[in-house]
Amino acid sequence: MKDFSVRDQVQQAAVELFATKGYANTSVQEVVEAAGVTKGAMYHYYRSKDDLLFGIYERLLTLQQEHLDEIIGRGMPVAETLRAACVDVIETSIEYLPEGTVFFRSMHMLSPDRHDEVVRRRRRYNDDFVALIERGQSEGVFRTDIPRAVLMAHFFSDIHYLSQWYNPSGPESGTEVAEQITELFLDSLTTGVTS
Amino acid sequence: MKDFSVRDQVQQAAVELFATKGYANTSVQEVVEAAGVTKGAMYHYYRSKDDLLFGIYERLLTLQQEHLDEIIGRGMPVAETLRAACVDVIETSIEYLPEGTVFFRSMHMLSPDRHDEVVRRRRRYNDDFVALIERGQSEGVFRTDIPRAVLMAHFFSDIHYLSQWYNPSGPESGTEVAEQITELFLDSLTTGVTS
DNA sequence: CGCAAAAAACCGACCGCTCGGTATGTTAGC
DNA sequence: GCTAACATACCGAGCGGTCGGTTTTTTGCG
Repeated sequence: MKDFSVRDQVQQAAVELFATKGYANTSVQEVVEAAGVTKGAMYHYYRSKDDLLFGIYERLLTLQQEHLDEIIGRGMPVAETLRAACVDVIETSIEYLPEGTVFFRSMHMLSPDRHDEVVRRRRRYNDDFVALIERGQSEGVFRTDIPRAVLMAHFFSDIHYLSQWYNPSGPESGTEVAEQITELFLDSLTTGVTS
Repeated sequence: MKDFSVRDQVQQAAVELFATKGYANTSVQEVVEAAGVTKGAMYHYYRSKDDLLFGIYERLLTLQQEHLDEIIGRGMPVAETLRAACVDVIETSIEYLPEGTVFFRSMHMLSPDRHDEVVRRRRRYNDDFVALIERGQSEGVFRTDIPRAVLMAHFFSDIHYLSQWYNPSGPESGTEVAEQITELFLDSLTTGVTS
């Protein structure tokens, strides 16, 4: 019976270390020691340190895009869809808080092509969200006096910032915070709209 | 007539390079070449690469704290004070966009004591803002159904995120964006409050 | 099943190189 | 001639990555 795959052990240790010490300040040696394996073993599964880093991005990008696709696929009214999407992405980001820290802090450490792929996939995710806002605007439920880019940035900024302030062992659960932030965003998004 | 001080030239080049390539990926050699000086000159003015980085933090922290103190010192009504403070910090952050990029991305590259000082001073800045919200709540002009920590994070996230999306050569001026974001924040902050 | 051959997993000493930092000049103004 | 302001040559720690080899697991065949 297989314990835990070396691949996963290494990635887990890497996420933890990269999040606390930073990618550049973490040597491959430290990662493999934390994972309880050797350098040889790690380089058997990963071609480079960069590979290891990209794996973290890959995982988060795939997960969140899948979630978003599923929520949009439900075919609910646009306001409910957006609310569900917002709550979900915040909850997920809290669940993967160390990954988020690395994600937003270490993008420029990726090799150029990897970096481009992350930007591409992130943009697609962003565009899917913007499309929701656009729909809501044309249906008259969201305000139109502020550029969509600003509205979108206003929300994504919350995701970005989560790993900087949220404390999982604090008094508030992830779900609570997710709903509070979503509430704030939707309140500002619907201000001035006559219902 | 003194051209531009070597100190400033070096810091300027450093900010630019740290923002685009990242602190860890920028060698001291590259910095001094971009600044048009030599390594010897740089190490005459800075004790270490860390010193150079800290200088960027020092500058931004001092500037923003001074601005905030000044605005609070005007003694306006709390809602107006908060609005002015929000607009100002966004405008300033846009003016110092590369500094902001470095600020939020490279904090963990600072030496532990420097890191602690930045956290300390940042916390003071944060607390000054929270005090404004608290005042507004006790005066009944801001909502009280969401924890202050969440409200505050919701705004600071916008500052954080600015360098990730705002394009100074785009169609919107810094002031416009500053007012739009502030509007969104204040709208969400005053939702549900009977005026 | 038995067992050898092949493949996958893993080890760890080692290497080339980069980079922050220093030591030792050299120049110019007072 | 003394100090501040640089320039140049150099150092060595630490890093990512490699590579020859060993152990463990899987496969194939009688």
